[in-house]
Amino acid sequence: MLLPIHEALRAALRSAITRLYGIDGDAMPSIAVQMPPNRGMGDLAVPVAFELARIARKAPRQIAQELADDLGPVDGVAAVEPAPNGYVNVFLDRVAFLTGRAGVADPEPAADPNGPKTIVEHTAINPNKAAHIGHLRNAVLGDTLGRLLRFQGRRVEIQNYIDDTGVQVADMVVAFRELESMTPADIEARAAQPDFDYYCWDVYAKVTEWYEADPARLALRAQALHALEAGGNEMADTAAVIAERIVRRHLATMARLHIGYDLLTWEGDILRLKFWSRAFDILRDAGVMTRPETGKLAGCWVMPIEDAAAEDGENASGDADEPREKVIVRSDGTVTYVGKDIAYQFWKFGLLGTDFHYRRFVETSDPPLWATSSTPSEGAPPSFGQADAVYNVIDTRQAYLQDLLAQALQAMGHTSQAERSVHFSYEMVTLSHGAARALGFTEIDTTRPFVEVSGRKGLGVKADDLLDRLADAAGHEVVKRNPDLTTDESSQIARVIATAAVRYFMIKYSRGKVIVFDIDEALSFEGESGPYLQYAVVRAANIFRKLHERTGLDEAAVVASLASLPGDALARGEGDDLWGLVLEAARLDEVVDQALRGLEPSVLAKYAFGLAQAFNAFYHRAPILKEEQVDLQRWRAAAALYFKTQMTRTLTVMGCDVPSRM
RNA sequence: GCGCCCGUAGCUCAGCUGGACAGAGCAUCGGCCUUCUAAGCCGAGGGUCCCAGGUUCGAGUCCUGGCGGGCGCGCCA
Repeated sequence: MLLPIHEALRAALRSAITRLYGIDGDAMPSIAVQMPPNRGMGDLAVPVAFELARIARKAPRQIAQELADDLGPVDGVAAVEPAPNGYVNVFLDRVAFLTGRAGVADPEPAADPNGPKTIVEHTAINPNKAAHIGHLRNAVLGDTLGRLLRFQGRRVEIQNYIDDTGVQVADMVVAFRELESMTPADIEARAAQPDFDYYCWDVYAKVTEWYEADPARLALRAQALHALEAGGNEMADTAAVIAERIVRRHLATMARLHIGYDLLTWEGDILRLKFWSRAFDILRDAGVMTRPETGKLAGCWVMPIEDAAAEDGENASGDADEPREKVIVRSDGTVTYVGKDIAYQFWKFGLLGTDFHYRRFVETSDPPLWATSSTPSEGAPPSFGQADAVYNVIDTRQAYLQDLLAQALQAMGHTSQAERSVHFSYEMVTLSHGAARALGFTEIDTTRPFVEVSGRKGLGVKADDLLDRLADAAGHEVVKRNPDLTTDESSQIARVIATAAVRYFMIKYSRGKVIVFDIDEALSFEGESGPYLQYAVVRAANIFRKLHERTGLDEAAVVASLASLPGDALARGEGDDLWGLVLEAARLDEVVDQALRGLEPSVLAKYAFGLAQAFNAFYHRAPILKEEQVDLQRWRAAAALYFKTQMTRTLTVMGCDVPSRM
């Protein structure tokens, strides 16, 4: 854990800079702490002398020398040396560091139950069909973001928005009645089947084609949509059955990936509890929303928007200087999606002045899963909403709409909330031509670089299918290597591996990169993959298992023996290799910090891979069991132990477990 | 038309608030299992960091202008 050392070093450097050059306050340059290219040069490096060179009118080299001489003792630091080119290089106290940390769990700080709360909303899959790989990217990114925040001790509430009254569910109601000729009782019976989400996947594709064959049929969709929004009718009841059942299927799929939620927010409750009318009053009374008397938007309630991208393409040249407006309430009095979202966003920040009712959605889960409700709460729900910061995990195509949410907050004068209303965006998952072909789709436009996933067309890789294939492949490998395992054991391990494979695949790309999904690549357990990371930890664990079997020495005994050992194995020069692994393992807190500053979970994934690589190299170079020199053996074991602890924590932040064997 | 994102090795991608040598995985080729599990390790080849200017002691990284690709811009969600 390096951040405390970084801070101590910065503080010491700042006072040295003030002493030596009289620089203070705003004139103080920010002090970056980096890592030198190799351990021989040092463990930390500070390039601040380059910047000071201008102010102090001295050569960087000389400044670095003066800083190193003047610095004084810093906790955990053994030596400070100026580099010929001007860096200040810092060497940590290796023996003290490893002795103090091997075998120590370094537990994450517990969140202050009264501290500021961060809401992360993710997943939000339309409850009308099975989840696919595009949804997986959303859920894995969102879940990992939540874990990163919790690692830093932040109080986090995970919400999953359920659009149970939208077009997609309405389409299913239409499809079941018109195409499948099913009664409400038929639908209820079918929905009880475990494969209901897969069944809906196909029916949804069918109804899309059915609409296309005769656009007049879209009137039925509009009719169903109105019935859903109104509620209290047969179609709405049917929709509720479909949505609830599909949501439970989605929860099961996500549970396979260790993804869970604190609250399911149902759009139907937002409608029934009239959240929108509250938001409407607030926006209208503040004059943020107005109603033009003339023009093409006459009779609508509109909000001015700042984004030039909103301009209608057809008249772009005509009235470019006109203020742009977004329709929030249509001239027929119905509210748009944006309006409902504004109301929801206001509620998240505790700015709506009203609240949901709540019910337990899953009785047995831990932590408990709650859902919003329109009828008075049962049990004793915790306080939801009231957030200090909100992250909405939604793909980049919604950037414009998400920007409107912050604008609405800003327009109401909620400046700090607007700043903390973050669209955590990411690019979409698409299919390679080969993957689309493998799914049986023949009409592929090969002039385009990839094929877009489409739930409407039924074109996409289902999440459960991907997990099943990965678990099959992993199970095969596990059995090959561990023939003594029972079927239960090997399939349990296979599931753990499959989860890591999917999760790692979904966060290893930076958010802004389009993922072109290729099945062979996703099924690979070699190289930069989740299983590679797990394998490294399993190897480390095996060392300790065998060490205990052969010598009776356990982890605690190794740790206890360190204090009385000579530290030569860690000495500068010959110990650089061993120390390099320890230092890399120590970076986790710094890496988490970096991942959050950049809102970029892939930073954590890359670090995890590099750490596993470092251990695997160490594993081959530095044997432990057969090392006869006791001090060397123990220090190596201590390094392996620290690696095992840190890598396990890293995997936990990524939502992955470590298998008992592989 | 306007806005956002992407452009680094054959392919897929890293490169932290500008800073020590442009790296990894896959693929190709060559080594390493009577050894703590080869889901691994070691080595080799492979790059005008899209182009052109600019800022800077220093630019893959920042600015401007292009080029190529993707996505947005609705009284849909």
